[in-house]
Formats: sequence, structure tokens, C-alpha cells
Amino acid sequence: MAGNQTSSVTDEITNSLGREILGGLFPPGATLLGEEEICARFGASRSAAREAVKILWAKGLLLTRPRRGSRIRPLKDWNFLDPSVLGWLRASATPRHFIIELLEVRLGFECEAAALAASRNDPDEIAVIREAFEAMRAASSGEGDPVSSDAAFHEAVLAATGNRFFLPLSALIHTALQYSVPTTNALFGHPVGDLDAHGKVLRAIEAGDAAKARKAMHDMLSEVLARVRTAVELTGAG
Amino acid sequence: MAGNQTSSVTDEITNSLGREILGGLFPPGATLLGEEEICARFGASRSAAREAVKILWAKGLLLTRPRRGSRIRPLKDWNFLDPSVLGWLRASATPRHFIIELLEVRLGFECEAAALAASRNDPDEIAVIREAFEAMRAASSGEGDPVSSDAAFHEAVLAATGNRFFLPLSALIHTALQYSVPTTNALFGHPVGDLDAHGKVLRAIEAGDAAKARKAMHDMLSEVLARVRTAVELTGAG
DNA sequence: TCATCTGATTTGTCAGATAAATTGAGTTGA
DNA sequence: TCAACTCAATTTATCTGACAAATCAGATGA
Repeated sequence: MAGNQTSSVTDEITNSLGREILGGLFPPGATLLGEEEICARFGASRSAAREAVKILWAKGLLLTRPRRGSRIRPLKDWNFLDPSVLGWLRASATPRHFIIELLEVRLGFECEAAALAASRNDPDEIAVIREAFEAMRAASSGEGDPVSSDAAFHEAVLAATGNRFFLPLSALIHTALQYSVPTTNALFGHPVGDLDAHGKVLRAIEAGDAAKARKAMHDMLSEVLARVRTAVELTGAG
Repeated sequence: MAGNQTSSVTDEITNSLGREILGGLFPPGATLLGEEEICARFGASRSAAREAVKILWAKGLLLTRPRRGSRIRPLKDWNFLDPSVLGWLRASATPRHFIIELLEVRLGFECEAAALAASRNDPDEIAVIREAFEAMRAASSGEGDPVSSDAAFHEAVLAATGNRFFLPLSALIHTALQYSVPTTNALFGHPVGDLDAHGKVLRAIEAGDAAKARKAMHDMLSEVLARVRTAVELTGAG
């Protein structure tokens, strides 16, 4: 499924180098391969190599200067919320702590997002949340993908805030869910996608009760976080 | 100060088109200029034009396909948290509501960041927060830039979480502060950077009291948000 | 020892050509 | 008449080769 539909040369270079950088092969301060070396390694032209480097630069990973080559920037400049960067990070064998970091951030902004969605109370946006919830219910009966419906639920909440700056965080949620399902399965023997907890969030938003929505989202995420934290401590830090 | 130190041709094209897209000149679904048109308009080569388009693509703004040109993607795909995108958005004449959106998001994640910083309790990271606070105190006496020291304070809190995914949000804080100082000055006649409130946050983090740190950060941001909200309602939505 | 100059190396930009993909008109067949 | 197919035109994707600009390293001179 989802075969490698012959991605372009530039994308190939970008993804390879991106994975290697996020995987730690080129730590901050190190110099990436020069253009000539990239061309040689991938059998590509300088155009393709340069465009790939520009993409990595655009995501905050490196800094290029004539003669000095491409230097990897310090971690604080990396766009960790960029979908591609998250994908490269996920692709690299990351310690178990990865999922805890993601949940901590989600706990940060998703509660407020739920509260904003409730107080804004936009019928059309809330309908999208409701549809995603129904899809989750169907998925729990085996009809449909549980990860994508779960992600759709949370993304719909972000959209319902009416605040542009919440939107880019959906990539983080998507990554967290894709990563956490196998992890929580391994930890607990079953997925943790909690239908009841999602239902509470939905009802609070439908009722326009911001405080209740915030609390429902907080309860849901903090319970998962607590369970993962204890499980990770028991199995030993990865 | 900070003169336009002859940025490169590619950067020139990227910034011009980025500002125009964020300014609404090319709404989602519209097709951006073709490569040939970009070359003609900026008097640049196709290499420069293509690299600029690749950068905009990397930030989620557009989608290019052979023969179809570059289509502007829907807003939900834009990386609004990217530093460049935030800069282009700020450069465009944005309604007064801009600052409210930024404060809503900050209220979302900065409270949790303060709590995490407190519970992690890393002496080195907390020292950075303390130094930034001292810089703010000096700035309030006229020694130094109040915006940069304020930004440094909040960025240090994000770093003190020890969570990579909080780091990219410092760009949003920086933008919010750069934008809010003139705005709040215009609204209230004086800047709102509250030294006492920052001190409370610092002391709670130093004490390792997560709940207190969360509350102190929440109080600080929600007060600014409330004051801006009422002021905007009074002066009329812009 | 230090400042300055010079040359080599690497990125930045340009120009032109070919490949690949897609659209849309035109053609064919039922 | 309409559906499916063919084919040419257009645009992006890639390659090649060249020159400009910036920077570093070593040589030069005081």
C-alpha cells in the first residue's frame, strides 16, 4: 500500500538527508556534505542538490554560506513542528521518551483549543468534530481506520478554535497518534483511544462550556500521559 | 539599523512572494505566477525562481505540479508557526485581531511550559531565565531593549522544559512581542510588559512548584489578553 | 608577531537544453 | 451523440556548463 510512487530526485535527496540529520548523523555544528558530494552520492545534478538543501534550510535545519558549506544549526532553530521534520524524526529510531514529549505538548495546547472551540461555538466546525467522533465509534467496531478518525477529531477541534496558529499543530497530533498506537499497544496490549473521553469533550464543546471542555480534554490526555509515563518507567527508559 | 544587507536574489523573490501570499494577494486555490513570469518580474534566472518556489513549498504554502503551475494550498496546510511565515504575516497590514490570536495560543502552551520547567528544575536552564529577568529589570530602567529581554525570558522558559517541541514556538512569542508593544502602547499609552508578573513566574519555577508556575504564567498572559480584548472591542474591530 | 595580500575553493547565479508530466483539442469508433 | 483514445503543446523537473561572489588558508612583508 501507498507505494513509493517514484518521488522526484529533489525529494529523494531531501528526505535522505533530512532523515540522517534528524537521526543524529549530522549533529548541530557539523558541516553537511558539499553540493559536489551530494551530486556524486545521489547521482544528481547541482540543481536538484541545491533545491534539496534549500528545503532543509527553509525548515531551519541548516545555514549555508559560500565556501563554508552547510552547517547544521542548533536544535533550538529546528522547526520540530514541521510535518516533514516530524516525519524524519519519527523515522529515526527514537527512544521511548518521544511519545511523552509529544503528549506533554498536546496537553499544553489542546486543552485551550477545546476551550476556545466551545466558546466560539461555530455549528459548522462542531459538526466536523461530531462526524469525526462518529467515525471513531465506527472504527471501534472495526469499520475504518482508528488512527485517522482519532486524528480527524483532534484536528477538527483545532480548526474550531478559529485561530490560524493552532492549525499547524495538527501535524504533531498526527505524528503522536501514528507513533502512540503501536507503542501503547506494546505497553498495554490494547489501544488507548478512549471513546468515552472523546465523547465528553464533544458534548462539552457542543454545550458551549469552555471550562468543561478544557477539563475533559485535560483529563483525557493526562490520563494517557500518566499511564505511558509509569509504563515507560517500569520497562526502563529507552 | 539592521540594514538590508543585500540579501540574495533567491531570498528577495521568496520574501516578496511570501509577503504577497500572506497578504492575501494569492488566496488559497489560486495559481501563483509561473516560473517564466517570476523570472521576468524579478529579472532573475530560473534557478533562483525555482529555489524560491521550493522554499515556499517547504513552508506548506503551495503545491507545484508539472503543467499545472503552483497552486496555493488551503490555510490549514500553511506553517503559521514558521518564523518566515510569521514575519510575512506581520508585514502585511493585519487586523487588530492578530494580537489576540497570538495571545490565545501563548496562553495555551506557555502555562504548561512554565509548569514543566518548574518540575524539571534544571539549574542551568533556570539560570538563563533569571538572567533574562535581570535584563528585563535593566530594560525597565532604560538600559537595553525591553522586547528582546522579554522574548529571552519566555524563550528560556520554553528551553527549560527540556522538550524539543516547545522550542519552535519561540518564533511566535517573538512575533507577538514585536507586534504587541506598539499595539499596547497605542491602546494603553504605555507598554504592558509586567515585571512583577514575570518575577512571580520566575520564583515559582525556581521553587520547583509546577502548579504555582502554571498559575503565574496564566495570570500574566490572561490579564494582557483580557485588557487587549476589551480595548479592541472599544476601539472597534479593525 | 602581526597585518595585508593573493590564490584556491565553495556557494550563488545565470543561460540553455532535454526529459517528464499533464492538459486540452481533435479523432475515432460504437 | 457520446465515450474513449491519440497526439501535440505547455509547463515543471532535471541536467550541463559557465561565471560571479564570498570566504578561508597560506604567503608576504613590515
